[in-house]
Amino acid sequence: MKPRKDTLYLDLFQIIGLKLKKKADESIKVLGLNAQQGKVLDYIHKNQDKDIIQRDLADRFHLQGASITSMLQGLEKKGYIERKIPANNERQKNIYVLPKAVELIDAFHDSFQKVEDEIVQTLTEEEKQMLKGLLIKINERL
Amino acid sequence: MKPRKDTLYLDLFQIIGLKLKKKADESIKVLGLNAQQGKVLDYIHKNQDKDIIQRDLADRFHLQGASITSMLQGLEKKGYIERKIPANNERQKNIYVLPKAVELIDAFHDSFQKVEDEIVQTLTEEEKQMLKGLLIKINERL
DNA sequence: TATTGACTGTTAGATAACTAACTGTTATAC
DNA sequence: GTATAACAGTTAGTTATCTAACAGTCAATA
Repeated sequence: MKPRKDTLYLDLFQIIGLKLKKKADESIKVLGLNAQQGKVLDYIHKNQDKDIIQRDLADRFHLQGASITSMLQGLEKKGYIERKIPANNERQKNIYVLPKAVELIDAFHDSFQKVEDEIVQTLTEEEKQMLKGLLIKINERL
Repeated sequence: MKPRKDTLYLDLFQIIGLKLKKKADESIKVLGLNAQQGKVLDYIHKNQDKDIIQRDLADRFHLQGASITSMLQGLEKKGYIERKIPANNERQKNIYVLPKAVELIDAFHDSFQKVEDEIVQTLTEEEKQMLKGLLIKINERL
């Protein structure tokens, strides 16, 4: 067998990503949604004044348009959001959170914040800054 | 709206993880498999002499037993692996790669290595060492 | 040694993502 | 001004994961 380099960074990112997804899902499961749905509702709420359309969500969350359609149909059916076709462009749909979702936003934040804290719990302030810089740099180039 | 901390590390890990998954899948798509299947075949091949069972794969890849069952059924049907019940324990199944898979192992490595290199392409040697240490530390505590 | 609990793997059914093909709308170019 | 291209979203069908319930085997123990 020919000698091989390992793929340490790739493996670590995959495994950490998977663990974080599971933790995040677990921590907001009591609210009847998954982490992705929580993130999306939070994002829409935060940008309520910016006439968010589905395309924006697909870009922000790196998902395909079809995936966003499906997720939003679910959230709409459950009464968390509404979608309205704006007067100036009939191709688009603006997304708005409904009160039922707004009630949950604080709880989402608490849950996500707990996972966020877990990630860096053992790092010093200096290490955190270093990590932040490295992750941003890596993300920009991928 | 009450002031909120962001979840920078969580978001970055999620997005980087997703981007890496897409790149890895894309780069071995020509071989007719996805990145996860390639990783699994490589792992079995590397541990051919260690009587790997499905449980080991579930642990190594942080997947549920049912997911491993399903993946291996697919790989077996396509002729990449075989599964044999060992004489000493009828609960288990040992997994072996077949020649059709062995042929591809080098190509998997080239593909994964390309993604691996992309991750750290812009980092100095010192930054790489720092990143490695931080990721290992984070992974251990999650 | 017979029972019980733990372990290994499978099945069934759900979900969230994907791609490809499509409808309808808006913008661009000739 | 019309034809074409680009855009926004949807549908249909596929795939990989999950959980829960299950079957069979092995280990511990009373």
